Amino acid sequence: MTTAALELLDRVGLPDLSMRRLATELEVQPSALYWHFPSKQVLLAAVADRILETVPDAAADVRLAAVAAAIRDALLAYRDGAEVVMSTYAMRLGARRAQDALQAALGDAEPALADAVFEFILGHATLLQQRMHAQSVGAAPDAGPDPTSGLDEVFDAGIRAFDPLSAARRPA
Amino acid sequence: MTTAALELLDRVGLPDLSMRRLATELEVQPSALYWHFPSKQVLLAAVADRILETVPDAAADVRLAAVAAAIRDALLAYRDGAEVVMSTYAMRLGARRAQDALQAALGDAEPALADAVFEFILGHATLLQQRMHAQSVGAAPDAGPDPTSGLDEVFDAGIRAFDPLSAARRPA
DNA sequence: ACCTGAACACCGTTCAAGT
DNA sequence: ACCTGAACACCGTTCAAGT
Repeated sequence: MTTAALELLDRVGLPDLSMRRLATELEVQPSALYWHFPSKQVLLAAVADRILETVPDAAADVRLAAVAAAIRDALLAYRDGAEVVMSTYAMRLGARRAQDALQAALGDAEPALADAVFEFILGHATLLQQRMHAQSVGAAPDAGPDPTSGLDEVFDAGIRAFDPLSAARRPA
Repeated sequence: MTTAALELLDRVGLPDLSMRRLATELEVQPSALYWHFPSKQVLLAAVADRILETVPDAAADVRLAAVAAAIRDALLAYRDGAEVVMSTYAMRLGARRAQDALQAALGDAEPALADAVFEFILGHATLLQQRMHAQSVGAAPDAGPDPTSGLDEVFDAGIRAFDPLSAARRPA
């Protein structure tokens, strides 16, 4: 059932992912969904876990850039994926794995940094998908030629700043 | 009218900020709002600009940490402020000012870095407000003692990583 | 110029009742 | 155990009509 929700999300986007529409998709009455999930929010949390499912488990010898890209790609693999993860982050059942993977890649750096990297990735992916949606709707007020150009540039610049191997960090 | 929306947002939160409720607040029929704004999304974009209004204009001699903190504080000043800015970022009328201020503080560093910092701040503030809301509702599944403890630690760690003055950057 | 009244096509959620 | 039917209290948006 989270599979159907995931597929519907990718097809219609988060604003149009309603319980009623999902029920129609499953050829069931809307109220039937509430036997399986207590609320839409819990349903979305399960969907968020599915989205982050593909990020590999924590490993010590992986570069930060690789882990960060894997998380970003997982978020971008479904329409509005980043926003779904973000909106259900409070009850992080599956976000922990992603953060553990980042922590492992950062090695002995302060733990707060892993959280900061995760927040950057989520912010980046959410804004990117936001722009994609805005462009598909049409109305670009000042009309930059391509909203997703410079995509990787910004992401790479961010990850480079976070990576302890790409710069000498100050001792204190 | 954006003032009333801003006040209502802060009182009831984004999920309960409806056009009908705002109309009631203004003692007007819901349809009256559509003479002033073509849609709820445009109304929210105007609210987002108001939220970022207080961040100071770009200045060359300001430390990154100061600008970043000013933007974060502006986002946190109203309930769900970060999410509002994020959801209307595509039509960035007021987000440009914030990004220009970051660019100025970063000096001659690559421009993509300013965007990355802004994305980090937005991600950080959104997740923080998400946790605040989840905690007020009650249900903390694994119950970390205080969801906002380590607030500044994560933020500071992120900004320190971005600040060219806090670490020697590699030449390439 | 600015607002009302009424309608249209939707929401999430609950709950008795069915099988 | 799993679903239906019907209801409750809402949404955003449009549009003729009023002043």
